Amino acid sequence: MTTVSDTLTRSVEDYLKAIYRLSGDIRPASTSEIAQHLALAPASVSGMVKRLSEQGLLEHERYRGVQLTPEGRRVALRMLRRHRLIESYLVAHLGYSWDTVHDEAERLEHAVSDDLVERMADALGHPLEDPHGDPIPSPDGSMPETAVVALADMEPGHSARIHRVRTREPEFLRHLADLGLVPGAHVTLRDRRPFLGPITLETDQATHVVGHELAAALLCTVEDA
Amino acid sequence: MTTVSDTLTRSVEDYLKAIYRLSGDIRPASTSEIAQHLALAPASVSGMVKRLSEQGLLEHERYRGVQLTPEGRRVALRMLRRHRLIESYLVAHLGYSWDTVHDEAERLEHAVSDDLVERMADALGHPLEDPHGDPIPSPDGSMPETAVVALADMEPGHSARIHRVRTREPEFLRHLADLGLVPGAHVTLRDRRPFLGPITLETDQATHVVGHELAAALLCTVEDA
DNA sequence: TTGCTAAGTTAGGAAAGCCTAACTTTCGAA
DNA sequence: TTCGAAAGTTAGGCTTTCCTAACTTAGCAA
Repeated sequence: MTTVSDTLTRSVEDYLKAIYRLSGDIRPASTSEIAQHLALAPASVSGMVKRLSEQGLLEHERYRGVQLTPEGRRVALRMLRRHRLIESYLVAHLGYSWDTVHDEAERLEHAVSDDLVERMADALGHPLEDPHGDPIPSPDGSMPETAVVALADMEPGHSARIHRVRTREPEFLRHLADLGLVPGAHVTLRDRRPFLGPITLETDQATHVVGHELAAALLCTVEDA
Repeated sequence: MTTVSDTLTRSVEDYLKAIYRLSGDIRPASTSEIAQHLALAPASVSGMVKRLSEQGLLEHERYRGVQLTPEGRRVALRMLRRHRLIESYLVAHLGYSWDTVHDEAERLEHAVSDDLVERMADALGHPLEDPHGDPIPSPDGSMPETAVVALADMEPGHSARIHRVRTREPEFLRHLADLGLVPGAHVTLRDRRPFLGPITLETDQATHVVGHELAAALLCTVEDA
């Protein structure tokens, strides 16, 4: 049995993954969004979108944006599974830190076989999330999504556990790790200044005053009122 | 500092690696050999050879074949190091068998970073040879070559240790493993029939009669007369 | 020495992916 | 309601890497 995914190029895989991240199963993704995400000219995206629509991987309404077809979504989720398992493996077995795995995984995800990905999953004990807390799609394409709230949107006095961080920037990730703000960490919101002002939070180790942007990148599961 | 190797494509890396394997530092490699090795048309090779010569990676004498420049050799050895360390890692840490690692490594060698390769080398304890007994070039490009003789060229009565196997065919490799004919195994040549006839050999476990071609693929270090 | 064959090269072309420049559509503000 | 900016598309071009077909060279055999 031959599926579309046997013959996809690196570029195509990147387009589909980008569109999945941007449209998130709901709204369509715009040409310029995709171009920005992939650092390409919008004209290049128009051309590729046309090809991928003809191949049945995308639904395209002219001047209105694109959405993935079920086949396109399958490919995107497969890439996401690869990416996140590779990141997990590099951190768990090859001593990478969470701020350096992204670029490596970005290249490897196009080169590994399904077999290798599953062997890595075995070696890891089939984790549900990667080191950043991002959910790892299962081989059949289901995603274990957890209901989360940005720390920046919580009310002072409430406690939560950090579940996921919304950044890939190495500097930012290193800073978060320095403060102990990693998935699994327990935090209590102490104070939140208005107009996106500084936020005071308390971990099990220390109290920190952080910027709003930082707190917005921390997605948490609320623990108590 | 920027070196040529930062901007090489998959294709270029494959050409240089193929030329290294074919010309082996000594004689030039011919266009048709390279074409055959890479499964390409000779005309395609002519074109690429021209480009790589202009880039200073190859020395080309028209109608006479090509040889690597020092820079080209550096790249080829880097790819060989990657390939063999990846194979070693997959076997040692991810449960691959020696007959299935080649294709996986063939893709991964173009995608891994130098950093990842060195981490794999660390995890493996810096092996000198891969699972097939092929020497792993050091990062600076030196090769730990061992003097070997094909089992098929040895005289009956002599003993040897298998050091290296000269095949990548999965079927062939599985057969060798079934017979216990793997690097490190001890064998004694009992009989050798003329005209490339069958060869009788004895391992520590059993006696086998094998074809000449098989014995020619087993490169050994002689142990005693 | 000639002349044939095998090997190598050149010419011309296709597909993938990218670009810039020019044109078209959408949509909100006046 | 119109009209202009922003977004999207088309046209045309470039590079890489491959192909086939046609031509050239090398080298051996008669």
